[in-house]
Order: sequence, then structure tokens, then C-alpha cells
Amino acid sequence: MPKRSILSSVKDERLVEKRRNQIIQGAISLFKQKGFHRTTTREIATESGFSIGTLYEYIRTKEDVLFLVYEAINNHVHERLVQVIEAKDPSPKNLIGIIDSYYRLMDEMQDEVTILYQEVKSLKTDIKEQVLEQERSKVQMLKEAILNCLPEKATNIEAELLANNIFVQGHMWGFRRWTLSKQYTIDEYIHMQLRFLFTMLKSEAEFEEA
Amino acid sequence: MPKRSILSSVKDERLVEKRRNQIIQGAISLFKQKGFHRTTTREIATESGFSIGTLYEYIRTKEDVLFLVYEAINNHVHERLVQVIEAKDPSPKNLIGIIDSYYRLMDEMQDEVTILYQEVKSLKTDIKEQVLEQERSKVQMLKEAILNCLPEKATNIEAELLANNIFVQGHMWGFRRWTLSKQYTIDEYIHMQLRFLFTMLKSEAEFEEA
Amino acid sequence: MPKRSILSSVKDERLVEKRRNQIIQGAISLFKQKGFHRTTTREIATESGFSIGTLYEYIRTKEDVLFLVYEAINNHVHERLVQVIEAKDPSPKNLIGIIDSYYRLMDEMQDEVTILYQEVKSLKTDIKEQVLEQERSKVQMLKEAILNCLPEKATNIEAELLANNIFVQGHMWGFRRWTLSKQYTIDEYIHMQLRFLFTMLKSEAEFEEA
Amino acid sequence: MPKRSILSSVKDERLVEKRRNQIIQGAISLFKQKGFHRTTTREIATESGFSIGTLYEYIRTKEDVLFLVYEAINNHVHERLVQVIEAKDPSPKNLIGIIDSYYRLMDEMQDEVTILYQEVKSLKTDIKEQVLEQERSKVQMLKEAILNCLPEKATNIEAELLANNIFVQGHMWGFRRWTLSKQYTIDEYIHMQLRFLFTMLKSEAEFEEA
DNA sequence: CATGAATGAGGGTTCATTCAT
DNA sequence: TATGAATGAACCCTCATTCAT
Repeated sequence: MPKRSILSSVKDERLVEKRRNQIIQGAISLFKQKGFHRTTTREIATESGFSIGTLYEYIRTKEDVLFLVYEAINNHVHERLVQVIEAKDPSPKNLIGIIDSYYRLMDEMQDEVTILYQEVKSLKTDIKEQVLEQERSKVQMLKEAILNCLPEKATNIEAELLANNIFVQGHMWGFRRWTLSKQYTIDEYIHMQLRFLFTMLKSEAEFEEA
Repeated sequence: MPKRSILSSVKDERLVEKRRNQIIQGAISLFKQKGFHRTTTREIATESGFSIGTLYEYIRTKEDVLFLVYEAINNHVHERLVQVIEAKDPSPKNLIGIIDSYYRLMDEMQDEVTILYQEVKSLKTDIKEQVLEQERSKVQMLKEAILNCLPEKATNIEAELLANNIFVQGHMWGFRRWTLSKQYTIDEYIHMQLRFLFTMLKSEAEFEEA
Repeated sequence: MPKRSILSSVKDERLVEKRRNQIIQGAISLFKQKGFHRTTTREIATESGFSIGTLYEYIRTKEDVLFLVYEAINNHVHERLVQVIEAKDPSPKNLIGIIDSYYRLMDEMQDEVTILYQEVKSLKTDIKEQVLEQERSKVQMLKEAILNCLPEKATNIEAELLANNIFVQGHMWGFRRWTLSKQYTIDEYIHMQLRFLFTMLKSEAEFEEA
Repeated sequence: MPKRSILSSVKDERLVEKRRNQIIQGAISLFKQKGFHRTTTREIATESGFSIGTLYEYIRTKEDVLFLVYEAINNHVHERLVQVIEAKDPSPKNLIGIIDSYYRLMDEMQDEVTILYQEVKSLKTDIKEQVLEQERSKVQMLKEAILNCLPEKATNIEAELLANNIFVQGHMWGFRRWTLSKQYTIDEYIHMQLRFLFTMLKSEAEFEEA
């Protein structure tokens, strides 16, 4: 899913890839701590391991860094999701596996997810579109998993909403862990959310069995 | 719930109240459009109807404005929630009313809610605590509404999670309306979320009846 | 001839006038030494007697300074020219006086004139138009002086060209004084140019007489 | 007239010559459009057809490029002038031919001449000396043409001034064509300037005849 | 000889904050 | 109390120049 729209003045594709990964790692680490606006381009350069001049050989503006970060986070989540879903045949049990994996992934990526929520609004429209499209595709994957694994239990439109709910509840664990984690472990959180889901879909039987 | 921690050099309490409301209205209007960081203190002053010097008679730093805004938004939601809940006796039907009101409130306050998500992280810790505490109290209200209106249908811990889910799903309507509103009207959204909730609580009967 | 198109964020008109004069003096002094591009805005601020922040209260961009300078120089020349021309009735003798004054003015303003030649090209078009219009009006004044003081000696179109020649020869004294001043004093230069002019206009008689 | 003071790290003289011509052509083309300061060394390298690294094999600093350009323009004008003057025997008619050629050359080289006026001032002194010396020699050529073609019509010192006037009026056509070309075609301009010149020199007879 | 990635000083500009009036 | 001119640290970004390959 490259579709790199960010231009670089450096020609060597491999180097661009490498440097951009450094930038992404550096930036994520800083954005986690202080957010996008409070992070300076010089800090990003230093954290990435090179000079400010070099940073600007690989991006055009600071906002490009934000997009690179969004894209990287989204790609990472997307790839993991594809792996999990494609590894399994459709079955209620496997739906549990998929959603469980998704929640755990969100747990691992707490900080990254928080970054996602910060500045989408202020991105230029075309870049914003891309970011939102990336989100949409992930909700679609969850929706199809529901429809495939529990056929005839949910209408298309119900599945869509449930997929959105799951998606956001995943983020919620990251976002609101300051309060949630006082009440539940990640295991308990997942277990309860899954039980609710299967109850909603009137599939308690399948849930217990699995 | 004043608990004003923001100091002002002006003594006249009434004036402080009035000016701060001007600030809050001006700032919300600007933050909606461009976010906190892209809004300047000068703009806030102008939008509030006075000069930059005057602005600084009522706040200490720009971050104070953010807190004032958070507090105002939270208070508004809180008051509305209290109104709805206290107006009704506990009953399944009234739980529907409460949650319905909550969702509609979130619909009205889409932009304000978006503001809430943007910069909490960068607040100084003590102020952050206050903001988070304000959130917590709203989740508690929802939780108690669930426990009171549908007694014995949910454990304490289940109600807590459901309240969190509802809370976040309300925000979600504001946050993700770019995609959700293509699929559902607000009425449909609320109806489906409510049906899911009552199904989870195995209270379909009560839901149909209401 | 104010027509100030340069915006300032400061309201007090008198102060704006005063500060802009400081800027103009400071900038001219620096542009004389190192040209526009090699002068930094910080240097302009310091030379003007205030901080960089204050400088930007009175201009929007560095290019504004250039325009202010152009305008000031042009206005100065214009005013002096108007004074001289209006003080005298039209007569051959007085044409000599006018042109003599013009050349001496150019002598005084050597450095300023050099600045005028430097960056007109890179100004934004609308501002450039203004600057060129200011030049045009001065050539017109010289042309009319010729036509009025030596009626029937030159056609309209000849007077136009002669005015242009005089105008540029005035600049030339400033521009090429590194070589001209080795050959002539300013008095000799003026005398010779005037004699050439009157010869061209076949008015040697009037020249000798005056 | 090589007298190359610009050092190159490349040894092969022929290559140096070739590369420098590329640089000069590229740079002139860019300086015409955006001036010296707004042109980057990278742009010069690209326009010249090679990399930034290679550019710096043939120059030491960006200012060297400016000198190379000055020198090339001056040489070009000089050579053309020499051709014209040496091709003709001294006669009033041929003076007209010489000056006419000079004006037409200036017309062709409008942009180049504009470049000449821009940055001489900021050159280092020794290089500046060379550029000015090159100018001086051209004025001398014009002066001698006047003295030779119209003997006894002008003193040495008058011829010097007239040569300067012609020299600058040639530039003026390039510099001020935005206004001059509204009034005259190049033919008319030249004709009038020549007529003025011959009148000044009291050689109307020779002018009409030629 | 040619290349182009790396460097970092320095440039233009902004904006939160102060303080004299 | 209200004003708004003044401040300067700090930001984003550019670009001449170098040097390892």
C-alpha cells in the first residue's frame, strides 16, 4: 500500500525507505511524549539520527511527517489484521480470535492510536482523505469477518455498526486506559466485550463453545 | 462545579465570570475551526470582544483557555445529564430516554467533543487530572442509570463497561460522523445502539415494550 | 502621496509614520552597504532601533521594507523636483536651474539611486507597477519643463526622449561616478550635459545668455 | 580576454572551458528569470546539465558564477563591438553604423544587461575591478570611434562624456523598455538618439547625408 | 571526474506574554 | 480595568558547500 505521495529530493529509493523509517520511529516516539505541535522539526531530525538538513531531504513540510506517521501506523494495523483474518477459516471461534487479536494489537499500540486522534483535522484535505480511507478499510475488514463468521446472525447494516463499535472500543482501551485499566485487565476487557458482542448477536451458544 | 483554579488579576467576581464566558465562547468557536494550536491568543481576544491585554487580565497562559473550554464543555454535558436523569424515575423506559438524550446531546455538541479529544494529553498534570475526573463522573452517572433502571440485569462491573461503551459511542457519533452519517440517521443510530444494549442485557422484552 | 498599501498591525497612525521612517532610514543605510538580499530583517530592526518583533508590527514581509524604501526615495526626489519647478516661471534660464538641481539631487542621493536599480524586478507585480508609475511621473515633469521653458524647440516626442535621457544621465552620475568623477567634477558634468542639451535643442543662444 | 581568476579543481583545460560555458548559459537563463539571489546553485547545476557536485568542481563559490556570467556578457559585447569597428574605416556614416549596431546589440541583450546592473556592488573588490575595467574599455572604444569618425568636432573630454551617454542610453533601452517601447520602436529610438548626437556635434549635414 | 547525500548556520516570520499608559 | 505596542525566544525551512563513494 505504498502510494507515497510525499516527495523526496533523494533518488535512491532504498535509502528513502530507510530514512523514512527512521523518521517515523523518531517522530512516533516524540509525538507520544509531546504531541505533534509541541515537537519541533529539529527534535525529529535529532531523534531520527540525522541533521535538520537531512530531514528535509526526505520530506517537504512538517505535516508530511505527520502523514508518514499516520500511514505507518495504519499500515501496521492493517497488515496485522490481514494476517489474522486470512490465516483463519470463517467460524464463530475464529471471529473471537480475530477480535481478540485486534484488541491486543490496540493494547500494544496505545500511544500510536492516541497520535491518530490528534491532528487529522488539520491535515490538508487530500491527505486527510487518504487517512480516513485507510480507517474505513479496517472497519470493512471487521464487518466482513462478522458476516462471514456468524452468517445470518446480523444484517449488513448491523454488522457495519458493530464493526464500528469494535473498532472504536479497541481505540478506547488505548485512549481510556487511565480509567479502564483500574477496573479490568486486558484479558477481562476483551472477554467482556466479546461476550457482549456475541450476546448482541444472539450467539451465546457459539461463544460458550469457543 | 466551579473550583476555579485559574487565577485572575481582576477582583470583581462578576466581571471575571462574564469575561470568562466571553473567552470560552470565542475560544470554542475558534478551536472548532482550527484547533487549539493553530489559534492565537490575539484571535481569542478579538473573538471574545476585547484586547489582548484584557485577555491576560483573566487568564495566566494560553493553556488556561484550554482548561476553561474543557471545563465549560464538561459542565454543560454534565448539567444536561443531571437534568435528564433526575427528571425521571428509574425504569427501563427511562433508561432509553436517558441514553437517547445523551446521544442527541453528543450530536449537538459534535465539534465541542472533538475539541475535548485533541489536547488533553498536553495539559499539565494537575489540570489534566481535573478534566479526567470530570469525565469519570459522567461515566458514573450512566453506570448508575443502568444499574437503577435495569436492576439485576447487570453486575457492577458489567454496568461500568457498558457505561464506558455508551459514553464512547456517543463521542463516536461526533467523531466519526463523516462515515457513520452515510449509513444511518441519528435516529437510526440511536435505535440500533439501544437495541444492542438491551439485547446484551437480555432485556429485549423491556426494549420492545418501551 | 501616501497611498500606503503596506499594512501594519499598529493602530496609531502617527506612531506608524514615525516607526516607518525609522525603518526606512535604517534600511537605506544598510541597503547602501550590502544591498537588499544581504541585509537581514534582524539587522534592519536593530538599525531602526527596535526588536525584530517590533519591526514586524509595521511590515508584513521583508519585501515591504524594500517598497517603503523605494517609495521614500521616490517621494523625496519628487518633492524636491516639484519645489524647484513650481518656484520658477518657465524660461530657458530656469530650465537650466531645474536640470541643474536635478543633477545635484542625484549627486546627493547617489547611494539611494543605486538601491532603486537593484531589486525592482523581483517585486510583486502590483507593487512594481506603483514604483514604475512613480518613475514615469518624474520623467513627465522633466518633459513638461522642457516643453514649457523652451517652447517650439522640441516636439512632444523629442521632449519625451530628452527627458528620459536627462533622467538616466542623472542616475548615471551616481551609478558611474567611479569612472566619471575621475574626469569631471559635478559642476563640469552638469555644465557639459546642459550644453549638449541646449545644442540639441538648437538653443545655444539661450544657453550662453543664461 | 581569458585572464581566468576563477580556479577549478579539474585539470583538463578543454573540459573546464566546455563546462564553464554550460554553467554560463544555464546561469544566464536563470538569472534573467529570477535574478542572482533567487537562483540556487542546485538550479544552476541542473540547468547546466550536471550535478551539484560537478558544478563545484568548476567553481569555488556561487559568486564565481556571477563573475563568469559578467565576463561572458562583457566579452560578447566587446567582441561584437570590435568586429563592427574594425570592419569600417572612420567616417561619419560609419559612426552611425557603429552606434546603430551597438544599440541593436543592447536590444538583443536586454536581459543580459539587466543582470549586469544587479549585483556588481556585492562582488569582492578585485573581481569588481575587473568587471568595471571591462566596461571602461567599451566606453573607450565608443569614444575613439567618435573622435576618429568625426575629427575636430569634439574635444577629448566631450567625446568621453558622449561615449558614456551613448553607452548608458544603450542600456537604458533595455532597462526602461517597459516605458520607452510604448513610445518608440527600436528604429525610431536609434534614429532620434543619433540625430541628437549629430546635432550636439554640429554635424547635421553629415547626418542627413548618411 | 562525477555524483548526490549530508550538513548546519542562518534566514524570514510568528506569537505568547509583559507592562507602561 | 483596559489597552496595545514592544519583546525575543523559538519555529519551520532553505541552501551553499563538502566529501565519501
